Amino acid sequence: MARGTATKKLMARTALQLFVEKGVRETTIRDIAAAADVAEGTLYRHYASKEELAESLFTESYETMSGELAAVCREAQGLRAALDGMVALFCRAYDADAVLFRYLLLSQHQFLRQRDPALPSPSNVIKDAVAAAMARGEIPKRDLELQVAMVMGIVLQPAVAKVYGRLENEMSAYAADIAAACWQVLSA
Amino acid sequence: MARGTATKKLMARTALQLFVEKGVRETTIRDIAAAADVAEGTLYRHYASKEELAESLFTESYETMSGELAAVCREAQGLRAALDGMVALFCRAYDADAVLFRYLLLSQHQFLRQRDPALPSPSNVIKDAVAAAMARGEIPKRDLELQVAMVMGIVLQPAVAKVYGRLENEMSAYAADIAAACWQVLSA
Amino acid sequence: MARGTATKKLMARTALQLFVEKGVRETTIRDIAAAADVAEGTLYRHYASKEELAESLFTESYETMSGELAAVCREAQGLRAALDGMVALFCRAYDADAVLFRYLLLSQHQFLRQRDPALPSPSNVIKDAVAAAMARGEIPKRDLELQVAMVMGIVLQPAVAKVYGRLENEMSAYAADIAAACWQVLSA
Amino acid sequence: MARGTATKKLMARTALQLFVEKGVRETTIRDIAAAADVAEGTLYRHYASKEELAESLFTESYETMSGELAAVCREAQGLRAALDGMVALFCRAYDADAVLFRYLLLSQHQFLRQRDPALPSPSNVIKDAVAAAMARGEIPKRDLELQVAMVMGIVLQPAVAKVYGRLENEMSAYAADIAAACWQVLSA
DNA sequence: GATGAATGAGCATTCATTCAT
DNA sequence: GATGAATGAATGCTCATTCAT
Repeated sequence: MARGTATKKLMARTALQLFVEKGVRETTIRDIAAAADVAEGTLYRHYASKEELAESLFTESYETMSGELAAVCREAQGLRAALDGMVALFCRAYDADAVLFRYLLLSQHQFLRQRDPALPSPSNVIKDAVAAAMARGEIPKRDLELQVAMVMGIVLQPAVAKVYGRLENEMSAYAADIAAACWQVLSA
Repeated sequence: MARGTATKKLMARTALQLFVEKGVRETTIRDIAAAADVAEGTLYRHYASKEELAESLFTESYETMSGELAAVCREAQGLRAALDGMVALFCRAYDADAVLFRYLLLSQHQFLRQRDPALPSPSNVIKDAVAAAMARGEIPKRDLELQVAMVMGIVLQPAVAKVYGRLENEMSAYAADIAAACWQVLSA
Repeated sequence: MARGTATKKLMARTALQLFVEKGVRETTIRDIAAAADVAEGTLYRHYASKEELAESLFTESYETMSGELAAVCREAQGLRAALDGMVALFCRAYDADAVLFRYLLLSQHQFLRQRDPALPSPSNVIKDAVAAAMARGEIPKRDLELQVAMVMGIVLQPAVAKVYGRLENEMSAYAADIAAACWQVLSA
Repeated sequence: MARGTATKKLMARTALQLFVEKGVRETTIRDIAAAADVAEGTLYRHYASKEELAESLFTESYETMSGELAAVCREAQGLRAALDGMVALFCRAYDADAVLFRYLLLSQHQFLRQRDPALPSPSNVIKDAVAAAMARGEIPKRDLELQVAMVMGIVLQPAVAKVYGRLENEMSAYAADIAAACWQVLSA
């Protein structure tokens, strides 16, 4: 039990590292097994396939993040506060597990392509928050999807820059500026 | 020979379509050859490998775009005008060849990972333009890399939203709003 | 595991047969797998490539033979006895495994080409024995390399004739005559 | 005409070089065409296939050599003189075109395997000469095939040693010693 | 649960050969 | 005769997956 869980976690973590380093398709079961020092067949005790492992790695974190962002929104008073909270949460999450974030950022299109757009997602959380703020007059009414996309870009692209080594500080150091930029774009 | 050039273009275009539809790794040489109605071996007369084809498809467009953005910058008077011009160019390019843009957007991390960051890139063009504007006092001095990342996000993420079908109009319809948002973030 | 070893031996032996029958390049992995009744991929669990299999088949026997010839030399009193022993050993080895010898004889140049001449080889064993005999006055001093080459020829070419079916008896039946011829050439 | 012949000779010679350097199977039509600076298709104006080229290269020289050896035998008075003449011819031929000889020596088994043993060959020439000498009592009667094989070995193996760089002088420098060794073995 | 040898469909790539120019 | 782009069957090799131990 405890052992099985430990093995599963070990394999998941090892796979994550390799997926980030070389890409999902470029990482073989053999690579993962060798790096985790388990047998090749062991992976199939815990996951139906490599693809399932890769997807669960993505989806679990993606949905956790969505849920936490939603919680922040629910508790915040107004869009400005919600943005502050969400950006701070996002940046803290990045700093806490950069490897996982690299994976989420760099492989997102691989998994999002086939994901139902109505399912929970950071994008939908922000869309709801922005739509509500427009509805109650906190910000001007504009093309909702465009505004959401730009705000997403303001948050995600610095994270990408961080992945590529173009930003030197922790993400949290940029949280205030990022949130401010989001607010400017939405409130102008 | 004329046939050679035509065949090469046909294969490149066909491959691009398939790469966008299914991903590079998921697209086989047989797929490309069958779709282009040429023999499998023909691809190797024009490209050393599937990987080289995929990379040349990315790199050529990426560098063309970088060059065109740089030209717009050179001719524009001030950062505000440069932003207007670059965003307009970007949006027009998207509308002119959506398939190519899907490819550039969705596969960028696969190729950027191994690309020398000093080489020409849209990111570097914008960085130079923003740095110059800071230097001449057109915009306030802030963390250069962060500002560049946020501006990149404001432009790229709507394009991603367009790829996923969340934006309904042509990209060019959003150009003015996107450029305005960039300016707000940089000038605030 | 026992199965692994057995499978490896089976594949090696099967490959040897086919290499002798059709040549290394003309024998495909599929040929070997089919003849050994294993899957194609199985070969790669035991050998890195077809080329490595072909080379290990050659090199292992070549070095074993070199070692055994050296042992015979060490124990023999004088060159004449050493020649008798070595030729007898060589002929017995041929008779014991004609297929293996065909392989060694017919494919030698393919592998010797890239082999360090200083490494153990039948040629070097004979060279040392002949040089020692010259040094102690057992045989007249002549061009060492030429004498060695002629002796090698006297031994090898009958084996080649046997491969081509021009000699009818077992190689061992010719051992005494072959050794005598070697001695004549060296001692004259 | 003259041009066609020149092209054919150029391709044949270029192919020979490459066959010796890398082996027949390892040399592609493309290699040959590139090295000879002609188009790939041109080879097929002169030879039905790469295999035919390789075989004609071997067979023509092999039969020429057989004919010349036979002529030497015919004109020589007795086996001893015949041996002297044949070895001298062989060594001169080696020195005159080492590349061709490398090819003959190293690829012989590839072509001899499927060659009718009754066809003209150096081996048959020597066999006839030795048999005649035994018949007229010039040398003792022994196992004909064995004697022929040993003599062939005495001649061929020094050539092989020369190919591998173990003999430093021209082959002709060894001719007398080689012929003497042959005579010793046959006459003892 | 864990192992790892065996599987075999599938893939990228090669290359002798053809043929329209 | 010469060209070289195009062909496509054939090959070596990979790797996710299975299963007997």
